[in-house]
Amino acid sequence: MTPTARRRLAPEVRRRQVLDAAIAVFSEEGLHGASMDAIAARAGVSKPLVYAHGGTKDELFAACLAREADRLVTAMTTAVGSGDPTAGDDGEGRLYRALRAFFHAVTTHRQGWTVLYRQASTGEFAGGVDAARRGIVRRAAELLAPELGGSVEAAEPIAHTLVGAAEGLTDWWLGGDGAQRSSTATNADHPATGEAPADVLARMLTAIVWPGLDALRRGPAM
Amino acid sequence: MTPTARRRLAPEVRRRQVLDAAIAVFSEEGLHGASMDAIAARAGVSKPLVYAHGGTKDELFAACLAREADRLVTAMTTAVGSGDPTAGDDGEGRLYRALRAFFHAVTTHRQGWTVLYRQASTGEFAGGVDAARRGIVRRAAELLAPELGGSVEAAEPIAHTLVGAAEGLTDWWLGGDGAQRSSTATNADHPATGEAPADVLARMLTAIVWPGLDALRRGPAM
DNA sequence: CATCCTACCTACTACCGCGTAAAGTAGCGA
DNA sequence: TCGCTACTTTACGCGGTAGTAGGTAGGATG
Repeated sequence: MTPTARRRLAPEVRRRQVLDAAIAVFSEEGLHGASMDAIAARAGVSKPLVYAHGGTKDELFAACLAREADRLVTAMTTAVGSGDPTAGDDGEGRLYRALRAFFHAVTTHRQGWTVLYRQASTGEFAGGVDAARRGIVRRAAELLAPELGGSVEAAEPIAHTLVGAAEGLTDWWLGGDGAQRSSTATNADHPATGEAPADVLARMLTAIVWPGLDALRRGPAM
Repeated sequence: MTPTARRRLAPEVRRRQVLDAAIAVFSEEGLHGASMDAIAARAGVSKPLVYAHGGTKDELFAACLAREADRLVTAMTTAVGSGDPTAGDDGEGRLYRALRAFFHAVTTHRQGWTVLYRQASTGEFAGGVDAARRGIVRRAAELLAPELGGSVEAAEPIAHTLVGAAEGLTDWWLGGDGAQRSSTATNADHPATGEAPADVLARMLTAIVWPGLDALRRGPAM
């Protein structure tokens, strides 16, 4: 279909195409399940081109990882940094905005999300996935630390917990784990509340964790 | 080491050996990274024997999955079911006991945990991993539903969130994602409080989420 | 219109790991 | 002591995939 091939494009454009295709295939098939042929086919391009622009399979995966992780971290950072009139500027408001940015990024770029988090983090690429994840958690800890009135190290377990909770809620929203579901219609079509999913999810998670975090902030002793 | 081979064992015992070895290797190398030869070597047994007792690689992995998932669910169910004198029997107490059981199971059988959760959940085996995970979340939802005074379906997103939070906290405790860490000693040796890790972790997570859950219970309207 | 650069493709090789077959060896009950 | 069978060693077929060698053609430039 669409014999886009044999059309000479600027390297920069092609590279972006290849990266997009790689993210798509990696998110569907996993790191090992995805073949370079499949990525090439998805990009409408031959395999050597994939190697020319993406390098080795591992390098290509690392590039995907880096791009998506950067997208997420950037989105959250700017969301927290900029005051938002629709939400207060206290701790709860900041938490809400950060979570909303997270859920927005994830629900609109679910392929990237899948690549980042639902891949084999064991084996050769543990370092890569782990590094990306660690960056996000680190960011969360930095945002949380002043809120809790402690050091960044002290905030780390809470940051891990929060990120994990957000992952879990995201999994629920995206429906299972992205695979086919057979049982009752558990999800996929959530009641349309006429509200953006990111707002709904962020409100849910804020409601669950904020009271506890607030209590921790007031009485950090134990 | 320990040339256990050439020792005729009851099929049932051998099967257990093979399963143990498979879980160990799968947890270290991942589903694709683990080779049947490696599993055979780990079990101190020849390859054909692995096939005799464990079947195909996929079947073997499914068996590992089932065993570990069952172990977790059983531990949590019994922990919640039996009243515990050291903790109240109200909602908070039940939550605490369930979490403690979860963390206890996970910290004492971290290989099984790794197999269950930190593997490629995409691709051909999404169904298997997803099913195991879903069972656990389902259990959590069933335990939460009466607490929140709603249906099991209504409790599902919260169950997902809780399970995700527990996963995140576990990742922090186990240090990174199980891979080698190079930077500063972020973890691995947490301050020994003279308390079981499961208790510490369960108390942390309870403190974070219980206030919010309690509030949801009192005012489930939005 | 001729030329050259290079983006791009077809076709191939090398390799790895699953799964099995064949033939022999040794534990253990009768 | 006999024999059953759990087990081992060795070897191989086969499917699939990472990565490459060398040929082809688009398109900017003179």
